Amino acid sequence: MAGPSEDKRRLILAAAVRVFAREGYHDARVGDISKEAGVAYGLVYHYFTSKEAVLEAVFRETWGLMLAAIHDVEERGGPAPDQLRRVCKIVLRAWGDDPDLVRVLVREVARSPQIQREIDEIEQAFAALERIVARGQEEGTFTKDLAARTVALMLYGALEEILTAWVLGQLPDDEDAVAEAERTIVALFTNGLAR
Amino acid sequence: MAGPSEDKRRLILAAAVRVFAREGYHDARVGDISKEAGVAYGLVYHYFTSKEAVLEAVFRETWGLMLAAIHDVEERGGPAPDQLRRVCKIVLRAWGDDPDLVRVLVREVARSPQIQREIDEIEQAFAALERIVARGQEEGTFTKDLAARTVALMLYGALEEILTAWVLGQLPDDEDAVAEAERTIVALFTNGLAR
Amino acid sequence: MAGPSEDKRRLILAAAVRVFAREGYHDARVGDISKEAGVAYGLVYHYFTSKEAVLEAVFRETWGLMLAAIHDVEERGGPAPDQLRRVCKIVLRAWGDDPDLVRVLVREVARSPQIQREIDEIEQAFAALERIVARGQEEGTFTKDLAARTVALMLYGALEEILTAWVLGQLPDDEDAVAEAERTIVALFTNGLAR
Amino acid sequence: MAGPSEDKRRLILAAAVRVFAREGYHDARVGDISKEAGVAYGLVYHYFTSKEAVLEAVFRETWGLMLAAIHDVEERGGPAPDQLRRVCKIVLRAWGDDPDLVRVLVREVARSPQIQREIDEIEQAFAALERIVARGQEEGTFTKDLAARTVALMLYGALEEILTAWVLGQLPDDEDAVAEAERTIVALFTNGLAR
DNA sequence: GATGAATGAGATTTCATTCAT
DNA sequence: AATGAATGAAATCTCATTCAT
Repeated sequence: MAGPSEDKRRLILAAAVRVFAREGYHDARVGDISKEAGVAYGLVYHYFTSKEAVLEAVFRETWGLMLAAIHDVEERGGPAPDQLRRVCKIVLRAWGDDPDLVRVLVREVARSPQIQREIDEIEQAFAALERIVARGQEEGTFTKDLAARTVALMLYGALEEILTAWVLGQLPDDEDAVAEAERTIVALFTNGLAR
Repeated sequence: MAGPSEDKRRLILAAAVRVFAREGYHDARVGDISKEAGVAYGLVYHYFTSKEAVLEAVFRETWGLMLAAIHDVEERGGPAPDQLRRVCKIVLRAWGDDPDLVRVLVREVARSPQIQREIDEIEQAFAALERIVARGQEEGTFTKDLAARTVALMLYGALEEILTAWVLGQLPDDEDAVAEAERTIVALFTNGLAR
Repeated sequence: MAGPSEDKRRLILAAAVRVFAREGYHDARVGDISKEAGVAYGLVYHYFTSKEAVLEAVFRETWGLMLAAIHDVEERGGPAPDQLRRVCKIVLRAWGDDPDLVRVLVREVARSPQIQREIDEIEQAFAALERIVARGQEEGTFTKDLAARTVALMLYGALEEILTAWVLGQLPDDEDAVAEAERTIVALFTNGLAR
Repeated sequence: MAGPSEDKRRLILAAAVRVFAREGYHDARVGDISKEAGVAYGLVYHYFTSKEAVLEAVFRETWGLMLAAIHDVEERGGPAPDQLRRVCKIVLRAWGDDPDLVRVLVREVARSPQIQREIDEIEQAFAALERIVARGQEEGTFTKDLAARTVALMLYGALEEILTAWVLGQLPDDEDAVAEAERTIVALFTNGLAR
């Protein structure tokens, strides 16, 4: 599973994240990726069918990790506002953990035609947020006046916008600023949903 | 200003919106635009310096209208929550008015590398939202605990996400649904900011 | 019809014949064709959709001329052996007229997977030969013991082989040799079909 | 000679015939051959120096068998028309015996640039046909008016064309049709050469 | 202003061949 | 002998931009 060939695949994927982050998916040439990974041009095509498939793999494999973390939050349970906070923390901390990756996800995947957004994975993130909101409504913590799905979309949009602002350097992104953003979004949505 | 040549320019611009909406900026060929507009290939280059300049013009000229509408809201004054509602209405109603245009703005401009987001125009939208929030804080309607700029970003993100969901067909977009989205976002942010 | 653009198209086609003859279809690069024609690389793709389309056009437009000549023979009528002689003459004289073209037709088109042989045009040549044989049978000049279609195929094969031998330099191809080949094939098939 | 390794070599060669027949030499990938043979990619290169060398081996080893059969006909002697008939039979029966092989020989070898036709083996086939014709002339069965070499070429072309027609499905190829083709070509050339 | 033929740089992708194991 | 990952040269095709009319 983690044989030498699997390593090369990971090498290429990691290099692709850096290259896509630096130059953007479209401007990045496949040769840039192979060079960055220190492998031969053709090896990229040995592991992936196309440049687009590389982007897709980057997305799928990292998004999967985030989804798992979110599902973990749900499974651990606890009050809805708490779950909401923990999810926001996971999403926003991603920036500090791997800015290149966030940059790629935000710029290339978020609403790109390359990777159709409709694909299940993104829908699953919406669904998780929606479930958390719905749970709060059932608990009686959140108002039932607002549709959970609409709120979930807005929460998603708000989170993405914060990440985008960091990506584009439009907002400070030091530790404090990250903590503040987290506090703000949680307060806004928790209060916003309060009965 | 509205001579026969100006007409051709508008013809091209309107065609470009349709083509970009249909095929995406990147996949759209200049020939597609000229064909859609019913003019000669070269005429596109007579009026615009490049394909990118066409997109930029689309953005600039329509974004300007929206900014003016938002500024108008500010000038008319009134309570901050009211101003916020009117702004959300303007943004969300754009979908019904010109879906192709919204599609292009959301997909191609919002966070694309093509048109650098830093450009003043987008910043001005943030600033307007920020001013409205700040005004609410000064009025005493909104809490001062949350940074106006951060909230403004989140509001922008939430609005954009709703439009995106409509663009991608992930959310109903009939009259009622639009009204509901408007009500939801206003309630969410007004309550969320309430002292 | 013969505007300056049509000229360029012909220029490219003529250059392609020379290049294909010299290097073979497969080894020929599109750049070789454009260079030989003295036009820009992209112009080849302005007039043809692909390298294969160039070969196809070469075939179609020249084969058409030959078909016309053969049909002309048929229309002029006369005894079948005479018609047969005139057709052989047309085919074999093509070598002297445009060796490059014959080289391309023989090597690349004749039984290549590139241009499916089944295409109508080649079938029409068979059909014409078949008609001439059949006419001889009706006249009473040729035996009815042999199937006209089979004989037509053999005649075609024999002609093609002679051209191939010239192309590959396996047989002298001076005027006398051409005349001799013509005399031989006509004698062979006329006697072979004699009652 | 027939060790276990020799088996693998044959395995690859037989697979190559099927693959070349199916996809054509050019479109066939080395990986297709190894997969068809059920051996590792690299093993093809253990036994053959290149993809072309595989085609050449296919040709050489099967053509050799046919040449031997033709030489056998010559050695057994008998009247020239009889020898001619037997040779035609050998050539035409190959289709029924191994259509894939004939397909490859006809399409890829016959007049391909890959395997230069001048190579001895093909010349030897011409030479054999030529000798048979010449023998008929010496016997007094065939006219001396026609050059044996030219006639040999035509005979070769006619045979090849029949095979080609079968390969391309342009002519029925059941037992009866094969017998008819044989009869036709023999009659045509025997009569054609009659004094 | 208007036309559309002409240009050519540049990107993706393929796949025969090599080579370390 | 056998394997298959790794290499990288080479070729097609696209299309934004230019330009002569």
